[in-house]
Amino acid sequence: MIEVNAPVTMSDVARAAGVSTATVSRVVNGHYGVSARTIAQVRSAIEQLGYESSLVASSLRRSRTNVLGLVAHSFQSYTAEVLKGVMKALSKSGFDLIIYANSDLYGSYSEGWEQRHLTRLSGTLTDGCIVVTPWGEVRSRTPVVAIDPVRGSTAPSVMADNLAGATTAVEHLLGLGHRRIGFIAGRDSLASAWSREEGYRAALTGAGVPVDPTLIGRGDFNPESATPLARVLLQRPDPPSAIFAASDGMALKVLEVARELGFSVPGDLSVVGFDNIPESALTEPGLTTVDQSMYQLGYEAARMLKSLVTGEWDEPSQIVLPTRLVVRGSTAPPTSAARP
Amino acid sequence: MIEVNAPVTMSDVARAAGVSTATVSRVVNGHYGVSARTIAQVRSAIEQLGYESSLVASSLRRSRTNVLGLVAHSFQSYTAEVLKGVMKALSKSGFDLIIYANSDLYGSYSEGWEQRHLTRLSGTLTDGCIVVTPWGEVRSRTPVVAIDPVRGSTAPSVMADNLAGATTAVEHLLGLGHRRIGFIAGRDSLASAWSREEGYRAALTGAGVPVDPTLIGRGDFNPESATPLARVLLQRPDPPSAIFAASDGMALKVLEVARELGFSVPGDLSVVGFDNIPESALTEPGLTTVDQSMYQLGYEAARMLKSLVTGEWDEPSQIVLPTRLVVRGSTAPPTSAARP
DNA sequence: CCTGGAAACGTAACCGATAACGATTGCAGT
DNA sequence: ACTGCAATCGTTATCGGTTACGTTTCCAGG
Repeated sequence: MIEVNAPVTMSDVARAAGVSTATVSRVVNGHYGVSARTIAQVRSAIEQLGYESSLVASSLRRSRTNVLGLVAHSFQSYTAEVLKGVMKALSKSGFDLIIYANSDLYGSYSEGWEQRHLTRLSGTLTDGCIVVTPWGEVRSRTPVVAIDPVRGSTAPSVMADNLAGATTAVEHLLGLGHRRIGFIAGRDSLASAWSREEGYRAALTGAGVPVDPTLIGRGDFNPESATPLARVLLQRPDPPSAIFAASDGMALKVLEVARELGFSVPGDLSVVGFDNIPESALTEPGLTTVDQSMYQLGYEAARMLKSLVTGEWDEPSQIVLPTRLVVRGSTAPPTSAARP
Repeated sequence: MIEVNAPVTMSDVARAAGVSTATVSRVVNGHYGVSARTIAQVRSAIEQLGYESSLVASSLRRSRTNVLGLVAHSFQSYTAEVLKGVMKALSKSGFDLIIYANSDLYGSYSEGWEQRHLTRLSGTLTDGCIVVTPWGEVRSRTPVVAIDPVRGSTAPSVMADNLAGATTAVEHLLGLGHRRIGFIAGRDSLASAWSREEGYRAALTGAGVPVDPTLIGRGDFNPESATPLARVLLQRPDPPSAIFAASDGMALKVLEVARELGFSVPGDLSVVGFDNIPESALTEPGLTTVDQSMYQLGYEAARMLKSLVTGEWDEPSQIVLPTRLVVRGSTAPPTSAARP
């Protein structure tokens, strides 16, 4: 039942207990300088009135709130997995978590969202923030850890070993016999997108296969961005026999387009993704992909942020986590029929 | 790069523009009574200083914040799926979302968490809240929608048709020929747990199979709670030939225990869950379960909350969504060998 | 020239909680 | 009895932004 009763404030408690708000504050925060008898009175008043301190009011005044923040521009599987890791790291740590997600009012990928959210939160709702896939460098009064940071950033961050992961993925395709391998890139400003493209190029070059720029499509990690790119690649007279997409979300769209255009996977086309989001295992065939343990990314980011906030600072400021190739049904040797 | 520069406040802007903070506030909020020239000055000062209004400060004074809240006591797959639906419903709605999750400081299932969080947020950070699987009725100044509410609640809520879903699940097992069917119940206080147990009983009774109380284990939806219960059921001299768990999380634990004790699934034991979390499709064999579209639950809850907050109120206050049986590999007809 | 009233803007009182500070009291030491 | 210190508690400024209200400015109408 929703009782729209007036909120109980600290002064209500103070009045009920016959003390000042300052004393109530001291009791609530366990500070020094209150007699046992007064503490009991205040406690009982709090109990009776059902008082809970206002996060808003206290964080305006206080410097430390014991709340960490996470800002994300959207909420996809990727973010959800990261969150699980963050929650795990924060469990029983004494830190609560506030996730701030906007409603895409300015379009789904509007530049600078993280800065807006961050300044809105950091004065002073949170003691520190995790930013997932930012658009640029951010400034903040409180510590910030980036997950999948922008290229060239030297700020604290956690990311996967994207170069090695992408290289392995493409080597897997090369090992199956593919030579014409398309690539759908991620958002250019992110270090991950850059490294994954580097891995693609490195693997091809390492195998003596020239890089064909016309086989590279420029996406932005947004699944929808891959659809037209995949269509272009597959409608060529000489389509590639395999496509490596820089994220699973985009790879799933490639599968969609392939089906739509009558390509059988993996018969006519092999597809590899990157991320290993849960959905990748559910498609038919399952998506071969590079696992980057988004859970782990979240876990490490939260750990790092905690140590930054508490001032322990005993870790490197940039963590790189290993990746792992997960081979499923979407990759197979090329059939000669599919190649011109 | 993290620049630990002092935050830009409204009075900084006011000073720079040569006006009072009141005027700045009027400009920021688009209120009436500011000359075009002054507006331009203030806008330029805001631009130059990179000012962003503080969510904390403004929500302390203002009644409306255009931010909705979601409180959850933990962050599992279930919550993640719900969140996706919530975000979808809120996209481009003008409402931002704050998710508040605690760090389990008081143990993973401490009563009253949602009330604590709610009062902390609702005075007055958020315009309304969604509470996922609450422990009890809550009171709040602002509207509250419960996802999977407590038993007997008449407050606004969204839930699956748990009775029909559970009935279908058990009828599926009965149809395969099972007669000794174990049940692992969910947290008693939730309507969903109650209805799922009712469905279990109804299906058995409907098929003329007496309900054996010793085949019912009392879990709490927490996956870990199922492990000892499954062990008890399966170590009996006369173990059931099938187990229906009230949630996928618990069902997966049943699979774990079964493997550990040497039961082959579905040969010696059939297992059915409820929820259809992503992991259920990934196990070997896949888990037969009842899909309740947690995405849809979140979506509808957010839609309802929006209409409550804006005062439209054109929907029923309790929504029940249909369920769907998803048959995978974990169920099969019982083998006579497994039955005493 | 005077008046009325609207427009434009500043002042100050909030919102709820915190903390610096001062005042008062109790008590041990001398 | 006097001093010093610590314990206890109230007063008040403060955080950043919002808003009721008061003040000033300016112009049209008389």
